[in-house]
Amino acid sequence: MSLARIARALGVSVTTVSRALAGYGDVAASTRARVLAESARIAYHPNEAARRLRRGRAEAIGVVLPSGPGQYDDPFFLRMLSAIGPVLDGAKLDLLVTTARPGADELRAYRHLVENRKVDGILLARTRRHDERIAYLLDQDFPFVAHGRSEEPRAFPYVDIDGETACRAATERLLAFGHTSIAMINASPGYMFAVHRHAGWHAALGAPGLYRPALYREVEPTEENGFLAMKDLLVTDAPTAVLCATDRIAVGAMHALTHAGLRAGRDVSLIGYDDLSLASYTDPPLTTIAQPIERAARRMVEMLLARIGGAAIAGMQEIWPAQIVIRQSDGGPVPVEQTIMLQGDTSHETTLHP
Amino acid sequence: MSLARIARALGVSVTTVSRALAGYGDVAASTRARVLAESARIAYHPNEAARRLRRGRAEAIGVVLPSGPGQYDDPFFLRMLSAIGPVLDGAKLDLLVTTARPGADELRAYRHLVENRKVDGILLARTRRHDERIAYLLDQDFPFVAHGRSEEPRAFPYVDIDGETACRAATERLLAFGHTSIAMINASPGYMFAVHRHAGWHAALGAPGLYRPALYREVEPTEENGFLAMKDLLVTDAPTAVLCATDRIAVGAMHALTHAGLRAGRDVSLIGYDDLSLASYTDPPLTTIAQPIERAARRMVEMLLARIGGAAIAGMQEIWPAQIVIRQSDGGPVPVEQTIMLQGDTSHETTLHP
DNA sequence: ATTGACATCCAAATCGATTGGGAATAGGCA
DNA sequence: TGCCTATTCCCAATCGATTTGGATGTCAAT
Repeated sequence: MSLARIARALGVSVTTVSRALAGYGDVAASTRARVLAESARIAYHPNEAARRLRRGRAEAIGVVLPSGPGQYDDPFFLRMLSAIGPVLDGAKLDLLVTTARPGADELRAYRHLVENRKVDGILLARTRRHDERIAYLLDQDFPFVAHGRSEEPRAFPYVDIDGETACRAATERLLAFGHTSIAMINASPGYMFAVHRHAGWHAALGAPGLYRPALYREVEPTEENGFLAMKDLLVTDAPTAVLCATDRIAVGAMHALTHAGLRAGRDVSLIGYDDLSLASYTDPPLTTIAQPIERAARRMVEMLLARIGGAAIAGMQEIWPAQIVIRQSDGGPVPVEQTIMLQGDTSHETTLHP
Repeated sequence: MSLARIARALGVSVTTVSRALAGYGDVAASTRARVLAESARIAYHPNEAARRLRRGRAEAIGVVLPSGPGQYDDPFFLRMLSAIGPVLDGAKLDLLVTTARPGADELRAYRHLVENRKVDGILLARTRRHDERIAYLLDQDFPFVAHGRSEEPRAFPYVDIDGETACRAATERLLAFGHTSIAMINASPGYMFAVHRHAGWHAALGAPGLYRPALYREVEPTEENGFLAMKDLLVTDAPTAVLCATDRIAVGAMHALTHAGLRAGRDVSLIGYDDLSLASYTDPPLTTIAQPIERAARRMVEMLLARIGGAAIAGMQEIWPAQIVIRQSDGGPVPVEQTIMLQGDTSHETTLHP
């Protein structure tokens, strides 16, 4: 009861009020002024439900957060949500957040959003090689944009970070230091990001013929698993350098080195991935790979809005470069002179892609 | 066009279909069966917008995430969102997430949710001493539940964790080790949690007459600020123990100790707060205080649902105990024998409250 | 045959905003 | 005065679910 209330107060029809507020040229200037005044006076706000019903749109987009143990400390989704907030505000769209444990619940959460038309589009992250969510959304012809590629044969819109090139460059950096035994502790290859990071490591080692399967580990990416995998690597293969698929793995791995009386950056080189804020404050500070998550997330929203507006998928596939952030957890296989950083934030960054 | 579609297919009225699906006793069993069959056949899902319009409720609750630099790595909100997801599903409520930088934007975000009736209730965290959000929501008589208390004179519903008792106990633990110079690096006292944590530290030091203002620092709770504050403390007062208001501060402080050639737990005792997953993997592992965020968040939703349902505020104020998690970053002011932990997760926990 | 009880069913109004298709009024011009 | 065109308004339908207040029909008791 609100357009109606203004209409009654002014003795005009609801239609006129609506058109006055919507800016049609159909209303006398004096009438429009009266409507605007009254609407300001009573602090009129259109009823969202009515507008949505009429327009047949939800005026919202959805994100499904993976929940469950071990997922909390990953700031990825928080960074993504923070970045898209202002963009969505600008487009007058709401953000609907659901949670689901990967697995059983998950697809149900997506179906729920789609079937009940809760949202007009979906942002999807942490893509997998065989991603049933992507298949489902494509089947339904429902607008969505993914963060990450997939092995789904049909084309779909995504923004991805080139983890393969980043990990190849990081591995080549270790090779340049003179390392010949470079291990990798990766996340489960069910995730596409893990597939790409592995590919980069593998490609870099392949050329000089230094690849050995025994140097490779796959774990759920937590500190504890990084710790356990590193301990295991130390007793089995004693690599002189280790590429970790995430910073959390790297933190665990560094802890394992410390326990073994070794020091990262001197005895064993360590490179992480994510550039968590704590990476500057490990001991030694962690050399790692940084991703432009915020910019990617904003671009994803742009694409999604275009898709909702009916734009074609063609061309909506972008792969962006990552950056290596050099700190002190890597170096030559023999002790090298280390410059002491007085502050954690004085790291210098090197762009992998021009 | 959907109840209508079923009605047409079956040759009954929309009313009857609605009542059959809603479970009224007003429909013949055979009719109900036919309706259910048809509704299943076409995968009927009620139109949310129509239902909301009719019911006059948004069927959603809101959370405003603080965005901006330095906020990302705080898993608090992620843990909260993950925990409330299932509860909201059960209540068939959506979760609307907005972001706003604390300050100018923030109140606008809350007004937006309230004025446009985007949500039926709000969860609010990180309360402040003078919290305009709380004042506004009380003014509007809008249902909300806070995580944390405030100095707002009017009563409002909250669940809080007793940081004061936890910090007093932690400080007393340091006193029991024999420390006489116990500093605190706190967050800004604009936040209520910082006020309470300070009160606990202050109370514990007051009894033995060991409180000195020079031992106290206030910073925005990031690793960098912890690092800087610790460096400063070392040159000015050289405390033998430091209570940090957050684990991120503690990580920075530990880094400063390392840079000064000191070791936490041996030369200087360090206690954090939050029990981030990485706290087990610092060197040495961090003694810290853990909060039952998930349970608190679920309780907050319960309260909010009750408020939305019209329940009174009276009695909706709960303060829950925290737990100290003992690891290896604290100990006596002189070197003590340390047991070596082989795994980071073998910490033992002690409940502060029975 | 009348009445009452009960079981089924439905027309129409309602929520609030939007919009296509006119209708009414005023002014201009012959 | 009569006709035409612009300008300004508004009626009524629409989106889809819900709900009020009956309407209809059946059967048994009186």
